[in-house]
Amino acid sequence: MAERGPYAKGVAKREEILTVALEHFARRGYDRASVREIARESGLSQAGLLHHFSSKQELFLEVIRRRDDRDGDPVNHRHLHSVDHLIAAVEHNVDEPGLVRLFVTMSAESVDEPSVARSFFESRYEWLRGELRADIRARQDAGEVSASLDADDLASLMVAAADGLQLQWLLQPEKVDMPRRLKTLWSLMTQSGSSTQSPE
Amino acid sequence: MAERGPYAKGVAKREEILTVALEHFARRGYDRASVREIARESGLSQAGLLHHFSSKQELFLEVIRRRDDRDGDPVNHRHLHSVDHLIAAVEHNVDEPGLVRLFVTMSAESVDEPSVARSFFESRYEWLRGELRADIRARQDAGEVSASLDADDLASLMVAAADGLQLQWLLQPEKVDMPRRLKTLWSLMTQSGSSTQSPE
DNA sequence: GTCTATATTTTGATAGAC
DNA sequence: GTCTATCAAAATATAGAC
Repeated sequence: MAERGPYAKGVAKREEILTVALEHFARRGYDRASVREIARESGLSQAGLLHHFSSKQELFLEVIRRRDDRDGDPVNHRHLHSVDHLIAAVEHNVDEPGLVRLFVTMSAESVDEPSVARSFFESRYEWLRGELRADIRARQDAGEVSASLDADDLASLMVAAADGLQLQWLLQPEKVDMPRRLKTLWSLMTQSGSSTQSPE
Repeated sequence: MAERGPYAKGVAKREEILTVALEHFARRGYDRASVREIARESGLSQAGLLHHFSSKQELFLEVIRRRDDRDGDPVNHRHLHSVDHLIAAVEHNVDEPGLVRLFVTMSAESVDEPSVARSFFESRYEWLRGELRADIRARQDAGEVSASLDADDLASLMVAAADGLQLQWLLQPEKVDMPRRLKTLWSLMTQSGSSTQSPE
């Protein structure tokens, strides 16, 4: 499966471009990001870059697909997502402001129009809500979460809170403890509201 | 205070421009929005528009300040905000997808760099969290909300959920009932978790 | 696979007439 | 207050040499 022969170089360059582009899109957002600039930082001319990715949008889509895979199983497409995974992801995100910025910016921009990016985020959110809903339903069956609550609502709220916290955190990192607050939310869903968040 | 004389026309045109610009920024986002296009839709040339607002950024800031005022007291600067206001605002937003899109897009874009827009959103979020925190603390004193919970966390979570739900709603309006879900969240905070959302 | 060169479009902003 | 005309600076994308 390892690259060999004439393709090795191309693949390596592709990877390098994607890494640079990720950082660049994260820092500037889609519109303000420039293919020229990404090419320059990758040690290529603009035309050289567009040999690997024929358009700016194609490059962008490759970037976000790649980041998404990293969060799930590195091998295949991501499977299995749960409340625990979501919380773990948010904890991890504290160390990667660039990636968080990328997703906040890109998901927001995607609503502007029907586009490949919009389809990507639509299906991503639907998938994520579905995974969480299934996890929450299982926990309802286990008596961990009140069965009187709508699993759809809870799943959607967990995702929404994670997203909204990211935005607040990006604006004022020192004032917003994302993981702590998301855990607080989850504790509201699991406990009967009487006890507090577990110490630490 | 009513406009009179030579200024009346200018003020009216200013208002018209702001209305058009609001819709335009909401639809396209800041970067993709074009002053030329806004001018055309306002029945002006680009230079004509820039007589009223000397730059694109000035126009943009005027637009978001204006929308923000509309949500609070129409007269003066907004004062008093509470959980009830937040929920009411979200209920109202269901009828104004353009405005929601504007804020989602603009707040996300604002994190890209230090800018006037970023300062605006930073202080806006800080203000909003502060208002909600005060309201929640009052409710804790009244025994409505458990005193063992951190009012800061709850306030931040309410804002985060509202923002995150907006994004999900913009992507799939038919699948995301924003107000219902935000109310569900609030019920988790107020009740002991034992009872369900009020039947309605 | 990578380059230089260029076509094409679009943008924000300004100058100056009316 | 609004216009026409224009500038200067980007951007994406393509053509064709090497």
